[in-house]
Amino acid sequence: MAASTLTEVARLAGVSPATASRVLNGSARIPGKDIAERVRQAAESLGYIPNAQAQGLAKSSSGLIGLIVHDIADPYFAAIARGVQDAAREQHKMVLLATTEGAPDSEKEAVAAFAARRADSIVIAGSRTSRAEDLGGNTELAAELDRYCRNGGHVGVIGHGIVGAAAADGYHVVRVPNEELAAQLATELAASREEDFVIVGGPEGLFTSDDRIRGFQRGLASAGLPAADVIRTHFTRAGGFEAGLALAARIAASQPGTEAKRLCIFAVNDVMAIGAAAALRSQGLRIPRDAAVAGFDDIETLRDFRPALSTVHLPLEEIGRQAASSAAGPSADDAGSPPITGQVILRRSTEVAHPSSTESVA
Amino acid sequence: MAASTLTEVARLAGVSPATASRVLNGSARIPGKDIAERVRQAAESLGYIPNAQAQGLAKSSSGLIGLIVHDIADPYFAAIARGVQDAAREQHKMVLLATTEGAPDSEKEAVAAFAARRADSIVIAGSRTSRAEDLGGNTELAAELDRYCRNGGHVGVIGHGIVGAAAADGYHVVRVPNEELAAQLATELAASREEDFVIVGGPEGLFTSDDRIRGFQRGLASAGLPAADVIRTHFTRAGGFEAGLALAARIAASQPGTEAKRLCIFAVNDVMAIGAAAALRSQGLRIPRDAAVAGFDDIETLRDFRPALSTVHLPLEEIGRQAASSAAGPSADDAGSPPITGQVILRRSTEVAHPSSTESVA
DNA sequence: CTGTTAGCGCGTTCAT
DNA sequence: ATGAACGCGCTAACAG
Repeated sequence: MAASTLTEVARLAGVSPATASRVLNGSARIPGKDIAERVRQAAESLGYIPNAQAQGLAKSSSGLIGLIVHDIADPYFAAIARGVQDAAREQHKMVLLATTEGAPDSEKEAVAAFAARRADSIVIAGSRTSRAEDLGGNTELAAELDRYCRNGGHVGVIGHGIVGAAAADGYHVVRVPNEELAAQLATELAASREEDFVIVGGPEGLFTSDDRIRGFQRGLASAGLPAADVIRTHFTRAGGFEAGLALAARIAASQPGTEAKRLCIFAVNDVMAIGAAAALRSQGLRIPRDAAVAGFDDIETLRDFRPALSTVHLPLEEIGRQAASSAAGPSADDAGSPPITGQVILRRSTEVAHPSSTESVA
Repeated sequence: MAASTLTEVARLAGVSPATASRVLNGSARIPGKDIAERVRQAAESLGYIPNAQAQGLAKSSSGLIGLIVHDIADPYFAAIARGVQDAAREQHKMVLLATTEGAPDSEKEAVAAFAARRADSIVIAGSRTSRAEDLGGNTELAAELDRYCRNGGHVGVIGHGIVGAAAADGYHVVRVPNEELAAQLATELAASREEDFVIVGGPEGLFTSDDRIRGFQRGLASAGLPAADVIRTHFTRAGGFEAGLALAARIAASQPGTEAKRLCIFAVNDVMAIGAAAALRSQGLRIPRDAAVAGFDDIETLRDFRPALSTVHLPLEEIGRQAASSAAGPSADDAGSPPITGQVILRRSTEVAHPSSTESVA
C-alpha cells in the first residue's frame, strides 16, 4: 500500500532503476526516446512520487529552507515569510517553519532541527538581543549556527548578526538601516513642530529597538532638540498599549499647566504604535489633536488604520527574499543584492495642527 | 567536513552503531548505564546531529506536517498557521509551508511535494471553489489527495471538503459554520434597524463566500426582509475597496431622494470590509453615520480599526490546531475535538444611530 | 546509452 | 544487553 518506488516503476518499464531515475529526474541526456516514454508511462500508471527523503539522503541536500520567526501571526514576520516563500519557489525549494517567541534557546533548537533535516539554508528573522539573560543562549545559538555553516549550511540573518557568531562562510546578514531611518524620521518630524518627544521602545538589549531609539535620538540632537524620554515596554501591541496608558496620564496631568506643548510619540514599531494610539483613544485623547504618534515598519494590514500612521516604510517582503537568496549563494549577478533601504512616510497621525488653526495663526 | 554520523559516534564510543542508535533515540531499554554515558559523551563531543532524512527513510515517516495556504501574509491564514504550528510543536513535528494563491493546480503540486517528502499529514486552509474553470484542477487535486491518503497520509481540510474527494480514511474536515453564523449576524443586524442591506461577496463558486452570503440572506429572510443585493468582487481588500467605491456612488446618488434609508454593508470577510470602509471614507462618507459595515472573521490585527468593525469571531488559531491534530489521528480523547463555533460581535461600525438622534426621535 | 555495483545514515530484525 | 546484517529509496560511479 505504500507509495510505489522507483524500482517498481523500473521493473514495470522493463529497465533498470538507474535508467528510470535518469528519466524521471534530469541528470545527463536520456534520448532513449522510446525508453523514456515507457518509463514515464509506467510512473504515471503507478502514480509514482519520488521519495524526497531518499533523494536527499543520496544527494545530501534536501531542497529545504528553514525559516525562524518569533511569531508567524505577527504581520511583520508574515510579510517576511512571504518574501522567503517567494525566493523558495524560485529556487524550487520548500520552506520549513519554526516559531520561537524570540527565545535564543528555542532558536538554537530550531537550528538544530533544521540541521537535522539537512536544510540547504536557514533564514533567521526577528531581532537579536544582547541582554545578559540571553547571553548563554546566544552563545549556544552562535555555536549551533557555526557548526551548521561548517557542515556546508547557509545562513541568512535579518537585521543584526547573531551575537558572537563568527563570520563563517555561508553566513550572511541582510542589514536594515534602522538607525539611519529612525534618525531621518526624527529629523523630518522635528522640522515641522515644536513638541516634546517621547520614545516607546522595546526592552533594553533588543537590537532593532535600540537602533531605532538611538537613531531617533540622534536625529533629534542634530535638530538641536533635547533627547527624548524613553519608555521601555514589550515589543508588542500590548506593550504599546501599556505605554500609551502611561502617556495619557502624563498628558492629562500636564494639560492644566502649559497646554501648548503637544507630545510626539515615536513607537519603535507599528504594532506598538497602534497599541499606544488605542490607549490614548481609550482615555479620550485624540490623534493628532492631543498627541502625535509615529511608528516603524509600515505594516500593510495597518495602513487602513485612522488616523493614518506616520511611519518608516520597510520592504519586508524584499528583505525576506534577499535573506533567502543570499543564503542560496550568489546567483546570477554575483554583485549581490542592492542594500535594503526604507522611506519615511508622514501621514495624518503626526500632522502638526488642524488646517483651521494653521490658517488662523498665519 | 560533513556532519558526523551515528557510525562515527559509535566508533568513538567503542560500540556498535546499533547500540549508539538505541542510546541516542529511545527504542527498547538501554540500561547499559556506563555504555549509554559513553555514547552520549561521544555524541556530544562530536556535535552529532541525527540525520532526519535517514531516520525518515528507515522509519518511513518524516515528522513533517504540510500546510497549504493562499497567502501566508494574509492575517487570516497567518492566524491559522499559528494554530497549526502550535499543534505541530505538541506533536514534535515541524511545519512545511506552501502558498498557492488558491489555485487548485498549484495546490495539487503542493500536495505532491508534501507526499514526496512523506509528510505525516497535510492541512489545507483556504476556501474551496466550485467554479467551472477550477473543475479539472479540483479533480486532480482530489485524486492526488486520495492517493496520499491511501498511502497512509492524513489530511485536514478547513471549511469545506475538497470537491470530489472521497471520504477516504485519514481525510478530515474541520467544519466552520459559516452559513449559520452569517444568518445569525443578519438576524442581529436586522433586529435593530430598518435599512437596505447589501452584500459584498467574493467570486461566485467560492464556498466560504457563498456560504456566508447564503446564510446572511437566510437571516434576512427569516426577519421578513427582502434579499440583499450582492456585489461580486475579489475576496481581498482590493475587491472590498472596489465594491466600496461603487457603493459610495450609489449612496451619493440616492441621498437626494430618500435620505432615510441608510445602507448596511456586509462584506464576507474582514479584510474586504476594511477595504470597503476605506473606499467609503475616501469618498467623504462616514461610518456608521452614512453607512453601516460588517465583516467576518474578527481578524486580530484589525481590531484597532476605527470605527470598530462588527463581525463574526472565528477561533482561527483553534481551527488550525484542530485541523493539524485531527489529521494526527484521534489522540487522547477519541471523542474528537469539539465542533468549531463562532460568535457575532456587534461593534461601532454598525451602530444604528447617534445617541442624539435616537433620543430626539423617541 | 544502459545496466551493475555501491553506498547515503539510520532502524531493526536476527543472533549471540 | 549487545553486535552483525539487511533494507529503506534513490543517485553516482563505474562497467558494458
